[in-house]
Amino acid sequence: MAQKSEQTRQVVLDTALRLFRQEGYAATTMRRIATEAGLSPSNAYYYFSGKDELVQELYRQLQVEHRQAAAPGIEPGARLEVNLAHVLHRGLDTNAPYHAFGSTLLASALAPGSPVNPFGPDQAEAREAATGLMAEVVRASSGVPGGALGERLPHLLWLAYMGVTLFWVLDTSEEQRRTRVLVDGAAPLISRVLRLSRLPVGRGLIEDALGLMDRLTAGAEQAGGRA
Amino acid sequence: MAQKSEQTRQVVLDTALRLFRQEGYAATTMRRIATEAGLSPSNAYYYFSGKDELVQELYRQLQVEHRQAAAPGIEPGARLEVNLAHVLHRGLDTNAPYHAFGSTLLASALAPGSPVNPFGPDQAEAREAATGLMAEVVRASSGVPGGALGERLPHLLWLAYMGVTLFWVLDTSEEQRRTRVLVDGAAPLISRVLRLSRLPVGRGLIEDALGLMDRLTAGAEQAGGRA
DNA sequence: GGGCGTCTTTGAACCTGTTCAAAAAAAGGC
DNA sequence: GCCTTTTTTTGAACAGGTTCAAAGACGCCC
Repeated sequence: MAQKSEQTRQVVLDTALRLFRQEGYAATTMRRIATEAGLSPSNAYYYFSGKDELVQELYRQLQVEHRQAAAPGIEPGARLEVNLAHVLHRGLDTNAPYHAFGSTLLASALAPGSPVNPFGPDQAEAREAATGLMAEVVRASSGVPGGALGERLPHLLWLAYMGVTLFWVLDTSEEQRRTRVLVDGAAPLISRVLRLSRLPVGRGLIEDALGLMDRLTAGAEQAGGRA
Repeated sequence: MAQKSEQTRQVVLDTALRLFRQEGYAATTMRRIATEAGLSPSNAYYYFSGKDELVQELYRQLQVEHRQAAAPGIEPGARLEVNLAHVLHRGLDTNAPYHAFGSTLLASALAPGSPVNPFGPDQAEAREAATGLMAEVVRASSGVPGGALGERLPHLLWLAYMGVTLFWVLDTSEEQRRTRVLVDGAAPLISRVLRLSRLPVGRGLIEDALGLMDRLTAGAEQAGGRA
C-alpha cells in the first residue's frame, strides 16, 4: 500500500523537524535523522533529495502554520495597524522555535536558484498565499487607501513581513523581544504613511515609489524586496 | 624570515579568491585551493582557520575596495541623491564579480554569531568605516537636513546600502541591471523623503520613526536593519 | 505457488571540510 | 658546527552529505 511509504516519509520528516528544533541545523546530521527514524541514511535519501529539502519542508510547514494561526484572528472593521500587527505577531510566534537556525533558513531561502527563495518562481504559490493573507488584512480592515496604492497594498505588506522576518533572524535579544517592539512600532507607522497618500506631497512620493517598483518588477519576474 | 610565511598566506588567499570568482563557492574546495596554491590541504589550515575565514577575508577586501573606489568620487556641493547614487553604484561595481555566490556571502554574513555579521560586534570597525563613508556623503552634499535626522542620516544611508545589497544578491537580471535601476530610482526618492521632514506632517512621522529606531537599538547593541 | 515488475532498503563507497600528531625545515644560541 | 626551540608542512584519519548498484520486500497476474 502507498500508505506505508507515505508514513515512512512522514516519520523521517517529523524526526528531522524535531531534531532541527532541539539540536539546531548543523548538529542534526542525516545519519542521526535516519537512525532516530529507524532506517538507514541512504533510505532517507529515497524520500528526500537531501538535507536542503528537509529544510524546505520545514519552511513550507511554517508558512502553512502561520496562515492557520493568523487568518482566524483578523478582525473585520479593525484598523489596519491592528490587524497587521496581529498577523506579524502570529508569524513570530510560529517561527519562534526555529530562531536558532533562522539564518540557515534564510541562507537557503536567499540562494538565487533555491526552490525556497521567496521571490523565486518555485515559491509563487506560497507567495500568493502569503500575499492573500495580507489581502485579507486589507479587505477586513478599516481606513485603508484605495486606488493604485490600495491594489498594491497586499504585496507591500508582504514585503514588510519579509523585512520583519529578516530583522527577526538578526535579533539576538531574549525571545526576540526587539522584533516585537518593531512590529508594534512599525504597524502604526505604516498606517500613517498610507494615510499620507491623501495629501498632495505624500501622493506624488508614493506614486513615484510605486512607479519604481513597477520598473523593478517589469520584464522578467522575481526581484528582491524593499523599494 | 617572516616574509616567506606572509607570502604563502597571500598565495593561498589569492588562489581562493580567484577560484571563488571563477568557480563559485561550492565548487571551490579546500583541496583545490591548496593544490593550486602548491601546498597540502592541511597546510592551508595553518594559515586560515577554515573556508569561512577565506570568505571573511574576501568580505573585508570588498569593503576596502568599495571605500577606495567611492570616496574620491564624492562631489562637494552636489545634491545628496547624486553622491548617494555614486557611492551605491561603486559598491555594485566592486561586488559585481562575486555576484554568483553573493548569497553564500550573505548567509555567512547574516549568521548571528558570525564575525562578518554586519550588525555584529566584530564588524563594528568596518561598520563605522562604511557609516563614515556615508557621513562623508552627507557632509559633502548640499540640501541635507540638520537636526536629529541629519545626525542619524549616515547610519540610515548605510542601512539603505545594506538594503540595496540585499536586493542585489537576489537580482537575477543580466549584470544586475535591476539593481542599477533601484539605485537610480531610490536615491532621488530618499532625498525627497528627507525634504519631507521640513513639513509638519513628515516631521512627526520621521521623528516617530527615529524614536522607534532608538528603541530598537537601545539596551544591547546590534539589531537588524530596515525600520 | 511461481514468476515478474515495481517499490523500498541497504551497505559500501566517494568527496567534502577539518583535525592532529608527527615529520621536516628554519631560526637562534653557543 | 651542533643542539634546541620555533615555525611550516605533511599524511593519515574522522565525520558529514551524498550516490549507487545490488539486495530485499511487495503486489499482481497466471
